Amino acid sequence: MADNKEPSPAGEAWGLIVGLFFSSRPRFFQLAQEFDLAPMQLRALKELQPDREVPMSALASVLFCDASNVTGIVDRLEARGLIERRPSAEDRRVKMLRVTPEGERVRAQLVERMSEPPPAIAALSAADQRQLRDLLRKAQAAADAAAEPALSAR
Amino acid sequence: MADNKEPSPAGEAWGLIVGLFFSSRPRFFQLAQEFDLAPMQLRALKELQPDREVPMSALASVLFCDASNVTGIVDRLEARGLIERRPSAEDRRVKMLRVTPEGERVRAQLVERMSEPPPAIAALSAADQRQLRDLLRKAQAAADAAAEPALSAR
DNA sequence: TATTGTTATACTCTATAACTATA
DNA sequence: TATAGTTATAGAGTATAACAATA
Repeated sequence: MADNKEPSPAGEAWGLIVGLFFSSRPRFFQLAQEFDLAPMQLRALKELQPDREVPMSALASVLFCDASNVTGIVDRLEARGLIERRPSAEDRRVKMLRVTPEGERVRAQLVERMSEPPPAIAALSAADQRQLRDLLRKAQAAADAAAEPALSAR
Repeated sequence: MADNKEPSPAGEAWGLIVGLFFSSRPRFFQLAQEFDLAPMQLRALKELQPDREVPMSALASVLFCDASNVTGIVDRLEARGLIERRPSAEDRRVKMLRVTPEGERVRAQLVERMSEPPPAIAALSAADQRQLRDLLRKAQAAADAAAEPALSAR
């Protein structure tokens, strides 16, 4: 299953993360089925904070996909009554997205279920779990620090 | 962007892993585009060891998807001349998959590129990278240990 | 002119169900 | 009867390009 190469620690760690993610795919698909929502609809609903409105473009940004794509995803969530489009007050080209009360209810369950760690992580000792979390926090902080100057520079 | 909840270390670690994975999505799609292969084709080619033949069902298993799905993915890879189907000697229902020399060439580049860690991990110190790798190895070992008895028990 | 979101188009991924050929 | 793979079908995700409304 593994290649006969000697990867760097970072490379191996990344490989393990990818493997961890993919092995949890069936669980994710099953979750989507339970909620009767397609995978990307699940993720979109998770990203939308119940207490604030965001433009479609912001959703496209956090989902890392094209705006034309978001139109369809939002269409389906809106047809289900979980979110709604509202015209923006400042810019009439923009449409703001808002989670409906029903959507808020579904989303709460969803977020709860999606945050359950997979068996591999759950099996670690409490000390190892904290250490893993701390390292990942550090990694994210490093990535954020590297990304922000580029944004504020333009 | 974050919910106002206090997740467990394991839950937070899992959330960070998912975030890490999704933020590397554009990189992955760009890679697929460079190789002119669709995402799942990329993953399938990566999973197929150049030096051994595996049945279609084994590929379906590692990709965590349905056999009917694999038919299409294999069709497209075979049309590109990267892999080929061969009849199994033992069971004539089974078709074995084999990477072609051209596929082997492409796959080597692919594996090289896919194992490059994302910026967040690359930014960690060497010591932190090793620690992260060790924790993830431990997690995987724990998951494997938990999974195997269940298989041998039935 | 530039930007936001939509529509049209085309391709891939996804599963279910029905099918063929083997076992 | 059961299994490996295919085909048919239908829905969803994906990007590109052309478009309308607005800035």
